[in-house]
Amino acid sequence: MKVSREQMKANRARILDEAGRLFRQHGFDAVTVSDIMKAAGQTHGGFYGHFASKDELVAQTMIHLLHGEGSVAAGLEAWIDTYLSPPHRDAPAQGCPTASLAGLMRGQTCEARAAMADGLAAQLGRLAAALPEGDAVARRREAIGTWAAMVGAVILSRSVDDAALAEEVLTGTRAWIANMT
Amino acid sequence: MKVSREQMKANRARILDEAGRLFRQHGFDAVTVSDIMKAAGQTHGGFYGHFASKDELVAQTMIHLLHGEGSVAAGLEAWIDTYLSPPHRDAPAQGCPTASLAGLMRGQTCEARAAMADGLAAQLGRLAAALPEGDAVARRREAIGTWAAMVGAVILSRSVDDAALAEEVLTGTRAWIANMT
DNA sequence: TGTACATCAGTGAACGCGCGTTCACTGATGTAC
DNA sequence: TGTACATCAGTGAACGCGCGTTCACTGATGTAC
Repeated sequence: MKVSREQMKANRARILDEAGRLFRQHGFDAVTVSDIMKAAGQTHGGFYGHFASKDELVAQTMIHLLHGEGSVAAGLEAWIDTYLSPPHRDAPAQGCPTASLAGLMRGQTCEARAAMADGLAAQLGRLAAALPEGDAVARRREAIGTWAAMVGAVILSRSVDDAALAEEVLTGTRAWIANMT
Repeated sequence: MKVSREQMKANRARILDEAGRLFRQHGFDAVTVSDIMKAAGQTHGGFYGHFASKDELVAQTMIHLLHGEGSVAAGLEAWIDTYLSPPHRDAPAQGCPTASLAGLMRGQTCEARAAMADGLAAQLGRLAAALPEGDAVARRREAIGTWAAMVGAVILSRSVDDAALAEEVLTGTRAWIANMT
């Protein structure tokens, strides 16, 4: 049954939202087109009215996720502390797309990898702008090192089956970054 | 046709070697049991004489890879520079298993995640021991922050389709770490 | 404004494919005498 | 040491399953008059 153009746009947006959530939680391969369409309240056949393939959905989801990525609005230190916290580590579905998906970009399409590049460039720009001191070169360098450590710490923390070690990686990285700035 | 016990051990070791290489290059899901057995010079049916399942192979491969992980023998600075270099970024199949596989551990078995935890603990111990100065607490913290930044930088560098940005992430992280120590 | 009808978003059964896994078979190994 | 035979590592066809994708169909939408 046909739906209104407005409803169709809303349905497409819903698919992207649910894909963003499920891909962050389980990864691209572990989530099927049917899973996403079911989560979006539709049947799997309708998917191809919105996207040409699952690969195209992956690329569009990357753009969708990285476009809405968090600014450092609440203040730099508070933002870093929230990022390197157990709640963020334990909620990948609502968390930073880079921490969830950067490790899965090899073997993805050029479009998806290009979206990741745009997102990374934008994030480094935001972070460098939020840093309190130093000239442009030093701030850029600090933004890169800090962001690499933050993303690396969350990925490592999520990768192990040892709560104490996972906790220590977050705390240690937080302390080390604080020590640098 | 039956082979000697010695040959069978060698065949099993070959499977683990090839699995380690292929998993690091393409990820767990993108490599099939047949791919691995073909690379190891055997047919796929023989796989189950060595391992109960693909999941068990993943866990055994993690143990195999992380057990042989590099010491910081050549000197700390040289080791960090090699790690954060384009050749290492471009050769995941022979490179650091943590950088290739940490982002893929969610959804893996407890055994595989436990192997990752052991490998991470050992690596942090080696790195802390190799650091030149500071008390035990400061060295531990520095080891964690440095390792998170190194792993994060290689993952980010591999995730983007933009050679200049990928290069800058490595260079920036190298400079940032050197600035800290 | 009201009616007739072409359009097309969504449905759900069906398709081909490749995956992980099984199994009857083969023939070299290694043990018993 | 030499022979007879039970063992069992590796082979490759076959299995069931779930995936991404297709397609004939449905019925609400939105346009032409």
